[in-house]
Formats: sequence, C-alpha cells, structure tokens
Amino acid sequence: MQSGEERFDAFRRALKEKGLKTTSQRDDIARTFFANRSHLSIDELYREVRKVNPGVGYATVYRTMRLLKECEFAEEQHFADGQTRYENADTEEHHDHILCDNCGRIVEFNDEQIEQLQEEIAERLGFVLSHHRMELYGTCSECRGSDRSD
Amino acid sequence: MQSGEERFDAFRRALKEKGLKTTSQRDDIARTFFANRSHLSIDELYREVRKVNPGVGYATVYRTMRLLKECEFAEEQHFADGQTRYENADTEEHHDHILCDNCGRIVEFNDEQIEQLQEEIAERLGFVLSHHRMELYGTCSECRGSDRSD
DNA sequence: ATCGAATTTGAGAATCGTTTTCAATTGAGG
DNA sequence: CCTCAATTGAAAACGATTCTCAAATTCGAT
Repeated sequence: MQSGEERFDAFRRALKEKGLKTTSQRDDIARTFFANRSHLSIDELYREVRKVNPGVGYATVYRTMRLLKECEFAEEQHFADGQTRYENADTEEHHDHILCDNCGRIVEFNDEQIEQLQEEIAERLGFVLSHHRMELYGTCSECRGSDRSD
Repeated sequence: MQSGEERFDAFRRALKEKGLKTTSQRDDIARTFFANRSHLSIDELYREVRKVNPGVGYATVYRTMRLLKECEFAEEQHFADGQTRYENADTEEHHDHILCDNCGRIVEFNDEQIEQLQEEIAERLGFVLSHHRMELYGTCSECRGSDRSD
C-alpha cells in the first residue's frame, strides 16, 4: 500500500497521460482526499479543501472526484443517507460495509463465504454477476454503551 | 397471500383507523399499485394511474405511496438507478434482489445462510444489526442469449 | 521567458427526483 | 345537507449534482 504522497504523484502522472492539466485546485483536492479518512462526502471534502485553498468551488470538487474515480484512485459509495462518499481505492481488494445507524461509523469487512454464496445464487438464477452491493446497518458497540470496543 | 382487492380493502380500513379519508385518488393509486407488478417507480405508477384517472397529480402519488408504506402495504427500494421503487409488502418474508444490468429485470431471492453469516459478521464487529441491503447485479440468461430461461 | 491554443475554473443557472406550500376542493360525521 | 378538517393539484422549494460560459490558467512550442 502506497503513501498518500505516492498516490498523489501517481494521480498527477495519470492526468498527464490523459493529456489533462495539473492545477493547484486538483492538487489540493487530491491531496486532501489522500490525506483524510475514507468515506468523506463531497461536502466534507469541500470544507476540508477550503481550509487550505478557500477559493475552490463546489463544481471543481465534483469534477476532480470524478477524475479520481475514473483514474481508479477513488471509489464511489452510495449509502442510505443519500450523499455520495468516496473511499480510497488502494490495491485493497473488495470489501463491504457495516454502518452505525446512530453515529454513522463505517467499518469495512470482507467475507469470502458470502461472496461465494452470492456467486452460487446468481448462477442458480441464471445471472452472471458483475458486481454487488451489500451494506449492513445496526448499532455499534460504542453507541450501545457496551464494553466491546470494536 | 391476499388478492389485490383484499389488500385494497385492507388499506381503506387502515386509513379509516388512522382517521384519514378515503378519496378517489387514493383508491385509484392503491388499486393501481396492487394490480401491477412489483418494483414500479413513482413515475411508472403515475403514468399507470393517469390511464384511469387523468387528473391525479404527481404529489398525490408520492403522498399515497408514502401512506401505503407507512401502513406497511408497500416497501420502498432504492436501487442503483436512483429512482424509488415500491414492492408489494405481502406477508412475504424478507428477501434480497438480483438485477439485470441490461434489461433491468429484478428477481427476488432469499438465502438463509447469507442472513446467518451477516449476523455473525455484525456480531464479530460489535454491531447489533437492524437491517441490511444486498443487491446483486449482473446479466440475466435472456440477455446473454443463453438457453437457460431463468 | 513568452505566446497562444486548449483546458480548467468559479459562479450561478439548470436538472432530477422529491417534498412543501397554499388556495381551492372534497369527504364524512353530526 | 353543513361544516370543517383533510386532501388535492400546481407550482415553488429543495438538496444533490451537473452544466454553461466568460475569465483565468496551464504548458508545449517558440
């Protein structure tokens, strides 16, 4: 797994390869994205970026996140709150999410057995799977005041 | 499982119990909903209803579908196309969906083993599950021109 | 360094699905 | 039937996202 700065450089190179320009806005947005935790919404990203470059517009954040997605540095997620969120698309493999109804915490997990079963179900129904979405919702231990800390 | 007409009557009774009025619009929308296949979008419902009662407004369809949902006759689904769709919430138990990327066909399925695994994962991560969303996407046999018909 | 063409930007308008507002209409209990 | 609260349709408002366009910026060729 690369560092934020490495990925940032890789993004700039990817832009160049596509014949696109590197701009201070793109730099600031990408750096902000790579430096922060995953699953930030556009609005959260926008606020973060503006701490560093107050002139950046909403549209540019949208546009740059789309670029990051197209270059496969970011992955788009649509959870139940209706806001698009982006996660770092490292070399990490596929995972699903479990979200806390109360505090919004998002935890990633992967379960080979479920993946396997999904393939089987698809096959049984005559489908060839392209992708899937699985989100679990519930209350995390912290919000329940339980002692289990994660 | 009740017939459309039975469910329609049950809905009217539910309205009465809530102190709400039965109107020709609500009747037409509910009947249309019960008579059609599941997973229609608001827009599709709207067009259907207007075949029978051209005066019905968009807002009323939204409002009535919300009522049907609140009375638990309809269940709301948000698939990847960004349109809210409603399915008949019979006495049927929980199920998930698999959707064809190509023709949009939606097939319901249920898999106890996956449900079980989801509970286990949640527990392992310290969550108490409230609900989940699982959608599989792929290409159905018809769209692949395969001989397997479902 | 400088030019110039092509790209990118920010602001605001536009869009899409959905909800709200509000004046006019309607249902249903008295 | 009357009354009055509930309901309606049309249009405005909404929130997230995309587009438009004139002004600003990038960068390869000079």
